[in-house]
Amino acid sequence: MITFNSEYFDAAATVACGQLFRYHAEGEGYRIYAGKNTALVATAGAVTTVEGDDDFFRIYFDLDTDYKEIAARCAAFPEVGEVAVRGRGIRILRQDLFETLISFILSANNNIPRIQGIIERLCAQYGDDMGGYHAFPRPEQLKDVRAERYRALGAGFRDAYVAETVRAVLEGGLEGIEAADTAEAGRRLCAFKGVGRKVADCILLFGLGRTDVYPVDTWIFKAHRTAALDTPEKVRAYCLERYGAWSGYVQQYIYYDKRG
DNA sequence: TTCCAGGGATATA
DNA sequence: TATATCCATGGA
Repeated sequence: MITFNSEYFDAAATVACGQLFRYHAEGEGYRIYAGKNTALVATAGAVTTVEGDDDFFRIYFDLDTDYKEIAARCAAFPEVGEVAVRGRGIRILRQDLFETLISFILSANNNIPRIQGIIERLCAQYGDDMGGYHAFPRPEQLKDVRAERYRALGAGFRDAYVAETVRAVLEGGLEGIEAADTAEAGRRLCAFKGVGRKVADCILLFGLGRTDVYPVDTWIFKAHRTAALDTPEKVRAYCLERYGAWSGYVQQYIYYDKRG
C-alpha cells in the first residue's frame, strides 16, 4: 500500500484524462489495470492511496517526479494558468509500451467507451488469467491472431492495423526505441500500421514518458483552433514551439479541462 | 437520420 | 505538400 500526501496526485483526474482505458469506479476510488497488474487508487482530500504492487505503481504513477514544479512551470503560461491549477492532480502514467501502442491504435476515430470495450474483450480473450481479471496480452500471445478475430472483438477497420503491428513488433519493431530521441522514436512509431502523428504522440507521452510532444486530437484541435492555426499540424507545431519540454503536461491539463 | 468519436491509409494532383 | 475519400461501430 502506497500513501501519497499531495494535492498533486488526484485519482479521478489521473484516470479520467484519457491516458488509460482499463479502469472503472470501485468503492471510493478506481480499479485500474496495467499490464499484468491491478490497483485500487483513491483520493480523499489531499491523500491518495494505492493498493497494489508498490514498486510497480510507484513508477507507474510517476511518484518520484515533482508535479508541483511541473504544474507551476505550466501555469506560468498565462493561457494555461487556470487549467493547470484545476488539473494539478494529473500524473502522466508510465504505461507499458506495447499495451500503449495497441490501445492507441484502437483509439483512432473512436470513442472512449467503445475503446474500453474492445480492449477489455481483447484482454479477456488473449491475456493471462490473473484470477479475477486478465492481463493485457503480450505480443507472443497475439502471434497467430488474425485480423478477423480483432474485427469480432469490435475493432472495426482497425483490425488489420493491430494484426500487422503485432507482427511487426514480434519482428523487433520496438527494439531500441527507448534509447532513441523523441523525433526518431516518433518516426519509428509512425512506421507501424495504424500509427500516425497523433497516435505516435500519445505513445511517446504515455508509453515512453516523453513530454516534448503535443498530441492533437479533435478536442485539442477545437481548443486551439484559430484563423492562423487552422490545421492540427499547425496547432501541434505552435504548441511544441511554445511549451517545449512542458508540452505533454500542458496538453493533458487542457484535455482534462475540455473533457474531464 | 445524421453526426461524432483521443485518426490513419491511400489515391490523386 | 495539400486535399478528398474511405474505413466499422455505437451513442447522441
